Amino acid sequence: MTDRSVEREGNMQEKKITIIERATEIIAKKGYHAASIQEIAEASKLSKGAFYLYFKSKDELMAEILRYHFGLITEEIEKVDRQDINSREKAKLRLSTMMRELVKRGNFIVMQRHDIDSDIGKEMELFFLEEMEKGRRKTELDLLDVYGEVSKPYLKDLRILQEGILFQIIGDMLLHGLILDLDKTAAYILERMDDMVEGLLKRKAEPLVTDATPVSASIFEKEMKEREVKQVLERMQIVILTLDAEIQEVQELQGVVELIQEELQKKEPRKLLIQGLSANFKGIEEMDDLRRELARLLDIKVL
Amino acid sequence: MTDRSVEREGNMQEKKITIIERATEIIAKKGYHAASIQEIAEASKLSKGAFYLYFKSKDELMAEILRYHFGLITEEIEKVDRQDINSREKAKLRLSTMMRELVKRGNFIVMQRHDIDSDIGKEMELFFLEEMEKGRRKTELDLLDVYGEVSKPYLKDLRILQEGILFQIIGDMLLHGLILDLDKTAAYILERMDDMVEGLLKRKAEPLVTDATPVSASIFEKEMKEREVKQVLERMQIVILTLDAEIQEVQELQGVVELIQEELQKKEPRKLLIQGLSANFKGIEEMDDLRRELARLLDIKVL
Amino acid sequence: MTDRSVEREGNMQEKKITIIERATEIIAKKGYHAASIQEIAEASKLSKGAFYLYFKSKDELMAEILRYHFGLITEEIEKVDRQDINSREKAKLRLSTMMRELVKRGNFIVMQRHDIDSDIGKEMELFFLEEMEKGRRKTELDLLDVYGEVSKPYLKDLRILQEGILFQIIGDMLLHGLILDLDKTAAYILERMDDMVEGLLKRKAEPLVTDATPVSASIFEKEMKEREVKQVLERMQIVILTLDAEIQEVQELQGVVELIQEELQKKEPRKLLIQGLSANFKGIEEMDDLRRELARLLDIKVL
Amino acid sequence: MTDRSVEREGNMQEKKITIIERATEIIAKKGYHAASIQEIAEASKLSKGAFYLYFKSKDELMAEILRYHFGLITEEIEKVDRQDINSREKAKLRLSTMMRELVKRGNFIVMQRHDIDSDIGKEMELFFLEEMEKGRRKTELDLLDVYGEVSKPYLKDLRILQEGILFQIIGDMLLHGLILDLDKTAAYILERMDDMVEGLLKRKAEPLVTDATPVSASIFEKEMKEREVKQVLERMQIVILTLDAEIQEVQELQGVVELIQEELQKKEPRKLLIQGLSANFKGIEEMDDLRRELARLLDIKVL
DNA sequence: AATGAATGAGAGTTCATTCAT
DNA sequence: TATGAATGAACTCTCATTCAT
Repeated sequence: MTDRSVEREGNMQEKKITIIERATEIIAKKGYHAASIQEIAEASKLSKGAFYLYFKSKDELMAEILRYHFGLITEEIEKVDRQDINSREKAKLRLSTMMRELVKRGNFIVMQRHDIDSDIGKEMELFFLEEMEKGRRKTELDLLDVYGEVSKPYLKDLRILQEGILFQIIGDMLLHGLILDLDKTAAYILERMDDMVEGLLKRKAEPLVTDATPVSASIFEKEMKEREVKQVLERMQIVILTLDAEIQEVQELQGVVELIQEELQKKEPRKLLIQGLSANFKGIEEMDDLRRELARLLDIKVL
Repeated sequence: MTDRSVEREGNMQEKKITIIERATEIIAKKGYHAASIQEIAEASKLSKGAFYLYFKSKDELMAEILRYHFGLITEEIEKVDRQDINSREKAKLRLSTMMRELVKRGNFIVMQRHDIDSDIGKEMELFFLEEMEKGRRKTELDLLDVYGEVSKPYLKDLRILQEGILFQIIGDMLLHGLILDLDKTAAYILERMDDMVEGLLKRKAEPLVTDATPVSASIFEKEMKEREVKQVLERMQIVILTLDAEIQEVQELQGVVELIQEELQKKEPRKLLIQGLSANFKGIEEMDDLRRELARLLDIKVL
Repeated sequence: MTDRSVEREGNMQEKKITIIERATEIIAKKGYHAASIQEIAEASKLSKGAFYLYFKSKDELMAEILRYHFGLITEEIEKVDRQDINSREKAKLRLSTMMRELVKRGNFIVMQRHDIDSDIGKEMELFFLEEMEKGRRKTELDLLDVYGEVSKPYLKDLRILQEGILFQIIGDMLLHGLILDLDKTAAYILERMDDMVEGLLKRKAEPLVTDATPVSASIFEKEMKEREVKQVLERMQIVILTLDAEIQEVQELQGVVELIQEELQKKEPRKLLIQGLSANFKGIEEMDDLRRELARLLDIKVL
Repeated sequence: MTDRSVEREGNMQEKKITIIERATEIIAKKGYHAASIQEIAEASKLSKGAFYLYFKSKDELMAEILRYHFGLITEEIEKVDRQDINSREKAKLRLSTMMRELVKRGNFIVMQRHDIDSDIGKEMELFFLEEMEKGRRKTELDLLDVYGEVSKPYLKDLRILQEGILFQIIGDMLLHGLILDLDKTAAYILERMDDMVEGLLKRKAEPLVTDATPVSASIFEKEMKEREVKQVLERMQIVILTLDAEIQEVQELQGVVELIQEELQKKEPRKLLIQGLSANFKGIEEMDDLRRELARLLDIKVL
């Protein structure tokens, strides 16, 4: 890449970020649908046509908005994680950082309260769900770090309690303009967590949520399955690469996986189509297990 | 009202409720914009044209959906309040009722996560904000009831803590299909509140939020002003009725107030228009104060 | 269907025909792309929005335009065929009718000289090709009728000669406004055909085109294959109906056929997808032959 | 012109031809509209911007494409004409050359079946019509050369017959991939022409088309007028050059003519504008006749 | 009370063309 | 000579809303 093109690339990125930020504001204010490309472009001092030089569709913009903010927030949290301080200090810092970032990105948060889910397509929905899940898992580990082994049975409870309190405070800051000292607030939250941990242990309370807590089949399974399916398909891609086959066949098989992924993105994936597509793996021993696994997950036949 | 019209009225209401419920489902599934009147009408076994006999616009439907669900939930909570049991039991019952109602109205809750556009109009936004504020105030009183005078400095804190925990749990139930015994969960939440109250008192902790906590002017003032303006206009309507004037003039003046209200509903009310409209009250002594008050609030001249 | 709805149905059809006719004119004048829905709607005294009540897309309009004119022309020709006159008279009548219809539908003919092919989608392209082929076969039979068994080796030649002359004359009429007496012209064409038949026979000329004439693989096979594939799929649908299977399975299998058809409509059908889809027929003996046939035609594997 | 500029000129031409050829392919495949400048530029290994260095618009490209292929075909035919062989051999050679060239330029031919919008501008339409007319006249002369004076009354008929047969065969080759020996085919066509000439003479048949055949006024006159107007304007330019006037005035008058020509290119030339423009010639005696002639042809007033 | 045809504003998107570099 | 970012007009299509019946 020449200097010129690096520079251009840089400009490109800058402009994209401008658009993302303006769009975040507007979408926060009016919702995804009501925010027109026209308005977003104008706010970015661009013509409607130019918008499409940077994003190939409104949906892609939305996806990049999500990735952008998630990315920056994650980055800040990771900075905290890398600091060399004791776990309690770290927990406090994480809480205040989280608040600072989310309040700073208030528009982004409000935006999410609008209509992301329905329209953005399965891909982003999954990305979103995964980031949330990742966040939850990390929070539990962090809590374990602070409260030690004894807290283990209560980890899920504690996560719910902490997230609830944290998000409610952030919500109040954003919606009612409450102004709080973030460090004090972080300390306050941690103290309340202490209170509750102490209470739970003292009472030998029964945990509210454990791994054994039942979960409504319909929702849970759907979520799990989607995730598992995704993993199976990814494993398929890896296995295909390790096959002792001609390059052309490898490409074809990868194509099949991609077609399946594509179909699964759709609102109502057609089972028969996937059933058929996966038949393309027939005769490849290495794929047999994965194929059967996929069939089980999607409730399709192994042809 | 004749029997016929009562009956019709009844049918009317029934149909409206049918529409509201179908609409809630559809909007929950696809979001406000993606849910077309066509589809809502069809799901309610109605023609598109007939829909408009019941609701005068899509936004009005949305408003009525909000009112409908809020109303039913409030009703259930009031039933609890009327029960003759001790305040702790009542608090527990309120929590479980709240969870039951919100989970039952899952569609409604999910719906709100979609794009209830700001388009929905100032009126609804205000209704919404007021209901929330009312809810918060009531929660604080309930907490005072349970934890007594000593908890008074912490009432705002406790409300935030309880609401955070409550909504997080409801969210987990709705989004991830978590299944919990509501009575046990209510007791669990109350116990955690106990833990925190105990902790706060023991530590003589400084409250996080009090009446003195600063609030970002922009948001708070906007909200306050809107409420005040509304009140001024309502007082104007009352004053007009007490005027010793001809019926025609009274109607005209009422009309002016209504026009002002109408204009204020809009996204960007035109100051000059309101400035002019309010000049119609010139020469009516009884209105002078109100007129000046309105001018101050809206930052317009008194012509 | 009630009287009312019949009537409405009638209106519907009338309006559709109005649109088709206005659209034909406009497209003839400016080409498919340059003819905007706006303009077509206005010419039909309709709003842009109303257009979409009658046709669900511009492409569908185009398809219906083709069907409409082809249908009417075919009808006229069939009327001639049903007349009880000798074959020479019939041939003459057919020629004059053809000229009359094509000149009358000049706009339609000119329209076709614009951009039908590329955009209208494979379905219409196939419809078009088939109608043309049908026309050619019929013309050969008609010629056989007129010139008897001796003309058999020359039938393809004669068809080319006659169609060439016929279309050239029609073209001259349309493009240069040439005005001819259609009956005389038909007689003239027939006389020239007589001249050439006589010449061919007298010289014992070698036919120019026979069934044995080589055809560029790429084009011919493509055409043939498409037609054959279509037939195979249609036969599949019939076989499925005769299967001794549960209704649900039948519907599923029909769904598979439809998915294949859908994919084949696309500009670049993905072989792997079809290969997979057809694997859904595995285990159904009655389908085996058809499945293998399909695989052969599309050069895919039988999984 | 310096060497450098000659060289550049050469490069220029080379690039233009590259573009023309790539464009012909693409337009043949997708149609005029669907073929974007972007794609054409890329296929020619050029940036979108650079494309406009070679052609000042998409329409101009289209025009040059037409001229390019017409030119090459004409050139080939002229080579045949220059050969020293008898007229029958020459006729045969012309037919086979025509077929060879048109089939070779299949893309070009197919391209024309797409939407060469009327947008392409009057200029090209006229060029096109004139080339066709020139072709027709030449064909008639060639036929006279082969069949002698006796064929004179039938020349127009024979041209129509020959062109019809020729184009039909070419069409079949292009559309259905028919593969024919071009020399044999040329001989075959000529034999059929012989058959028909013999038939016509023997029967003393009345010619189908003669100079006296009526032509629909609307089309014919329009064509004629356009040609006449063009000639009048050209004569004006010449007259202006012969005027005994100052250079500045000459340039101005030429400018007026150019403006009129420009306006006439448009789809709907504004009469009033031309009427006004031509008033600029007032007071110049030498132009009076031409001016009145122009006014008559365009049905405007002589101011 | 009910219908559904009709409207028209406005959405996302594409693309020929221009222009600063 | 060459680039590609930028423009803006035009396109197809959707949908809340109205209105004659």
